[in-house]
Amino acid sequence: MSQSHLAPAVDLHATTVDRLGLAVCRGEMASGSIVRIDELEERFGVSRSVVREALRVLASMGMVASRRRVGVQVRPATEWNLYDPQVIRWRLASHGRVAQLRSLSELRTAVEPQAAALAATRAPLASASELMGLSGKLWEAGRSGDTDLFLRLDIQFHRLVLSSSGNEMFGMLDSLVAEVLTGRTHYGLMPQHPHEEALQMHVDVASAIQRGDSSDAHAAMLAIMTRAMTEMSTLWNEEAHKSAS
Amino acid sequence: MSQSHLAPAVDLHATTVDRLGLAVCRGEMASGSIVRIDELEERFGVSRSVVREALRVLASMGMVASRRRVGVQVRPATEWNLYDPQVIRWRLASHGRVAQLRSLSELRTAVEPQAAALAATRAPLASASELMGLSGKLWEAGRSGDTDLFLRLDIQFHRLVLSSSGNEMFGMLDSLVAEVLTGRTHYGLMPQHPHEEALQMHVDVASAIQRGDSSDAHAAMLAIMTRAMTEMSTLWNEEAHKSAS
DNA sequence: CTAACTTCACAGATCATACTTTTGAACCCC
DNA sequence: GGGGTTCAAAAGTATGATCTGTGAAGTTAG
Repeated sequence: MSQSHLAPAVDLHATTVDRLGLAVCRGEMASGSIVRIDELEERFGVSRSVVREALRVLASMGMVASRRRVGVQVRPATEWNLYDPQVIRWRLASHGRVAQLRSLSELRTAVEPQAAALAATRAPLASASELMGLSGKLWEAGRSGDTDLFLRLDIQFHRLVLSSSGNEMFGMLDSLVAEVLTGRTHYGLMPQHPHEEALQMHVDVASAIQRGDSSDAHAAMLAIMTRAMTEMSTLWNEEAHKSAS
Repeated sequence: MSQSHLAPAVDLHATTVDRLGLAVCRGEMASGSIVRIDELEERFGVSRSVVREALRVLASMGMVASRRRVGVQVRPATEWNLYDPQVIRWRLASHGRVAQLRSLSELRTAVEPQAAALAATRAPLASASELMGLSGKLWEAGRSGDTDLFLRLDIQFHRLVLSSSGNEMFGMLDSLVAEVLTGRTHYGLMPQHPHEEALQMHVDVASAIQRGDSSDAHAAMLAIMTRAMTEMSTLWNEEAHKSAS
């Protein structure tokens, strides 16, 4: 009955990777700056092994590099592997959230219409009809104003389109899409009641995929992306204002 | 003068990561199979530290997972981070090269036209004119039949379009594109003298970007992608034949 | 015989320490 | 001042010791 009384029994490695990665993304450890391993041991209160294993992981993400006799150097952001889910999460939890959200949205605009088009060719019948079902529920949630449910269904919908494309590279972007959808909802960029057209577009995508019409699927998904970009453009502009040089 | 006479002074960590990653990608360690750390120590002839640090890296790529009392388990390919440059390289060095090449090409088809469109809006003048220069050299190399030079210029061209898009996510895909271009050349999928139209399309992309015409840039790049996909389709078909179930 | 509970040993996780290797930088000599 | 030598700092590698979950075998109760 006593599996844990107080000690959270946290995973030291995972925790350390997370703290380090976040510190780097947040700029608490500036690009180019150098730290020694024993500093990090002390800073995080863990042993050398844990620090080293964490550093190896960060290094494989291109975030740090270590050289003998020198120490561990933080690498510039241009070297980071931005497609690593952890890196995405850290960056969304740092300043530059907005720029990140914009980049990710532009990527979605490129990828999702193409994924929809492929899905129209390759999606198994079961997936296609599940998509139809989801788009129906999505409509319902949109009309009733249940934003929480809407978000969950929206994520599920896009995830299914991506995986139905039959392309592993597209399918892998589901976590990225989930982050964007969650992010924009969290930033209050979604109206309480999504516009009727937006809801209709999801139905259109599902329907086009079901009847195997690549071209329509592509067009409908592109319309969704374009609308989403427009809705978020207010955010870009605000940001551009703030950092107007 | 004597920085190294014989000892390659290889990096044990990098070597071990590479050997392990390749072994997993090649299926030498089947998905779901389990190994103990001390087995790997012996197999690779390195110490626990090295094996553990390597495993942490592989784990962060989703390729393995380790559990107490059990060992290290190879995770299914669906969990791997396919956008990690190392994973891409390992997979291209394994069976499934062709499927990989196809996935990557589909991704290119989605991304590059969009990148070209953005570049038309955002590319600095210098980059645009450099693109024009590259497309000119590309034409020349194509006409003269210098496939090696052509490949290098082609990579440079597409890399510059991606980076000129001003989107960090697109820019990061340059290594991926380089792999595809190199791969298809290596597989003899490129004619000695690229078709005149293909060369012209590159000029069209550069020209559209220079005059800021997003729509034309998108269309021209899409045409390049479509043509490339067609040229490679023979490869897909061969493969489909071989593994016809 | 099944189900729940206990025990126990295994293998990873963490820590500590010793030793090796690279290499930046100080030092020295001409 | 240029070039070579020495030195020590810090990462890399190896290994033993200990801690901690946890699967499985063994045990008991129903």
